[in-house]
Amino acid sequence: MTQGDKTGTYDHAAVEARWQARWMAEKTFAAKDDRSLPKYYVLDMFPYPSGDGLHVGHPLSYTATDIVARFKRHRGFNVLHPMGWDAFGLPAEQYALKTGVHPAKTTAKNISNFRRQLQSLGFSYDWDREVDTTDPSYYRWTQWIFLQLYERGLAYQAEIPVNWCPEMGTVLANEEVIDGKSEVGGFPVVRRPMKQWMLKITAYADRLLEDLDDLDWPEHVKDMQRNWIGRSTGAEIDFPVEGRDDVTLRVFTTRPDTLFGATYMVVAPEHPAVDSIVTDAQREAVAAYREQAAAKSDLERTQLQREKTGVATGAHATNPANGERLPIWVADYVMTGYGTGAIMAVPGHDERDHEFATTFGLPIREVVSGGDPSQEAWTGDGTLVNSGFLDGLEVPAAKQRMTAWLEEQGHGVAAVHTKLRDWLFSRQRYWGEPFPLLHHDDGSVSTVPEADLPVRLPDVERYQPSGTGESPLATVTEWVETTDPVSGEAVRRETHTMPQWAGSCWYYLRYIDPQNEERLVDPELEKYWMPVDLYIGGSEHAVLHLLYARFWHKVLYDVGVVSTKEPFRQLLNQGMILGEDGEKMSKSRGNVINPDEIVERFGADAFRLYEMFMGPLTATKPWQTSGLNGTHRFLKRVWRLFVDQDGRSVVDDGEPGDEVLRAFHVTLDRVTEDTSELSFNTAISAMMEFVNVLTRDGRGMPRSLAREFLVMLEPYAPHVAEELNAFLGGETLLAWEPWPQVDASFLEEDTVDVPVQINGKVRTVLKLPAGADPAAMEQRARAETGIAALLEQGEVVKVIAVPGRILNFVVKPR
RNA sequence: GCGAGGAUGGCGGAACUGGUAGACGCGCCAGAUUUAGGAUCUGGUGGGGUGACCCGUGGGGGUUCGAGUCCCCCUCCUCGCACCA
Repeated sequence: MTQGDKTGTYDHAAVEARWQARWMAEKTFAAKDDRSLPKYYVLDMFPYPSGDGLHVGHPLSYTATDIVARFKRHRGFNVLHPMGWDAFGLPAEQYALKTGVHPAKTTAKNISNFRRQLQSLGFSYDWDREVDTTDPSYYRWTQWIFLQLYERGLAYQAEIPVNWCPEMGTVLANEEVIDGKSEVGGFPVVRRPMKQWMLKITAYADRLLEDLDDLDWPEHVKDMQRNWIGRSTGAEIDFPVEGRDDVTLRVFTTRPDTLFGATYMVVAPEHPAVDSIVTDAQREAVAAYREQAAAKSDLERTQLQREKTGVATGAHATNPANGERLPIWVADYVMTGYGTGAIMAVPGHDERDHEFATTFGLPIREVVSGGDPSQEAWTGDGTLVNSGFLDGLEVPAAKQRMTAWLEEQGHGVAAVHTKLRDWLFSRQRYWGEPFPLLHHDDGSVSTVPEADLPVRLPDVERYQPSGTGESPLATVTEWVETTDPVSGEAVRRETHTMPQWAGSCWYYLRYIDPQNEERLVDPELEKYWMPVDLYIGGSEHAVLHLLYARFWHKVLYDVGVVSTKEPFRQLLNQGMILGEDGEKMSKSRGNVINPDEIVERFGADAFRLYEMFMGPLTATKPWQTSGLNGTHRFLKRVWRLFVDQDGRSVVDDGEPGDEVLRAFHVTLDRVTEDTSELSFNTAISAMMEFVNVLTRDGRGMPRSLAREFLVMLEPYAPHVAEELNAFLGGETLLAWEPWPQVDASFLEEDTVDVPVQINGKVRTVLKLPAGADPAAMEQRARAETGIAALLEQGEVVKVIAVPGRILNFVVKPR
């Protein structure tokens, strides 16, 4: 409301444009260099700049972090609040395949649209720190990190069966395959062996697991990561195969204590020993079964087919504990990828084995008391029976005892296995980071020297995958064929590219020092800013992104680049916003809300307030455009407390009354606490109540409270707050104003409302002095005619009086 | 099947360590004002009786003077994992 406005109407478009321009021009939200200040690093999961632009889910978490960033500035913190682009990825490449437009062009266009949209919402990012994972000055360091991994032996090539998607002409990570189909596009995926780059994340499994304990993360996210890592302790046990001195069957079990209960063995259909141990009589049946299993898709094997199938090999193994003969079966309920691909079956104490034994009439033996194994497997604890030297021990002791015995006798070892597999790190795509690797004629691989980074992505004519599994890069001869700067030999570049996860694994570090050309990040700056204090993003990243980023962070910790073991101190997942119909928003359903339209109609401040007011940040909740009326109305009411319809000030110069002062300090107290606890919906409702009090009061905003009120409002509705502050004559921005102090003397009420109950039912409410003791309370209540009459009807057997809270008469009828 | 989280008015949601259930907002109803503005203001709005009475936080038990909150059993919903030995 700088001078010249004709009316006092709240014109959100003009107000918001004005302050956004000023923040940009003055670099208001640049993080400061002053390292004597306490720091706060608040991070959003940076978006993939898709062609669709922002959806309303983005501003949900971005507004939350923005409120925190602004709040922390008021609280005296040096705040780092950056934004960037996770811009490598399939959609741009797929668009290029269709149209021939270079992904870099599409990406640049999408980024500027995203940037415009984010800026229109007034987020207080430090735009000088913007990063873009597809920028060579950024992916230079992604490549550099890969070199560190490579040099530490954490990157290796392997010929392994991979998820080959014929439709897309590429290989997918396990995580990108859902029910046998590609996560993007839903195309069928088959298994096929191929030479791939792998990262040895399994070497960090224990640290990734242990360090979870100290993180301020939602328990369910930690649990998901624990599950994903899937660490099991137990033993590997060798079973000699009867009549075959050259073959032993090694199994992994978490229940070595039940070894005496093993009644048969099972190997996976793909197990390498099958061919050599199968008897002639069974050879044909086993071959048929294996063929059948191979033909089944993952979907059939895991989902559709629950009933157990299998076939005997005819071979037998010997139980090392008691010398019993155990038939060896082939069955697809044992998987080749976990443990050793072979198990000892203990149907008495394992549900799957029990089901299998029942189906095929195999013996079931009880070795742990507590259940009835003839009916169902007993998997609980108990005392060992029928188990020789283990008899009488409890399960945990028996596990130890058996493992020790196996080791003494040379029949086995204690062992730990994880579900976590090494990370398939190469993609046969164009739009990704090239590997800084050179292939020599002799088959050896060397690295591109650090000084020669980045290895730039060359321009190509065609983006089509070759269909053979090679990347489109393989066709760019003048790029592929190069000279090794070290040996001078003619070499070929690696043509695979890195997965999209690569760039997002470390971007939070680059924000700290985005222009540094000498280092990934300056060590002093890293020490100051890390760890990230608050990280908010979608729960779809609860496992993969967060696990990969933690892995790289730990490697960088070992390399000495970072000073913290963990990157993200506090994590939060925002909930999903559903469409107005209560269904997930999707183009096909036509229930998608476009943020641009909302901003145009109601303004960014009303939009921000609405998204925060919908409910708890972490809850899933449906969108309701009519709800914007509420927050928009609230802002108009705030406006009216300062400005009348003709643009004249209605700010009240008189002393505010006690009631207004009390209301203000109660509000400030609640907003301070709720904002600290990220309970934004209740903070907003507190401010609404206060504004309602003043509106009813009808005298305008008291001048003595005006600026403090605006500081309190600023994190939530920054444009309106700054505008009204300027209207008051404020020359300096609110952005760095200190947070107002709560005057606690106003929080204490002289009188309190105390409900009076008879047998737990409220009969009246008394206004009592705040300090009234139980006797005084009772006396006052008995003086009430209504109460006295009710008490007459029976005998008072007990009086519960909690000062300031409740008074309850327990009355026994006569 | 396993793990985690939920269930409160027509709707989104409040409710601190058990202490007046339904704050705040949407929507709706009535009125005022101005009138063509996606306005504003005031009052009302859980259900039933329609006077100060009863019933109400998914269902059933329990603990307690008192339960949305604590305990036990059950139903349903959401998310994740899914034959991991």
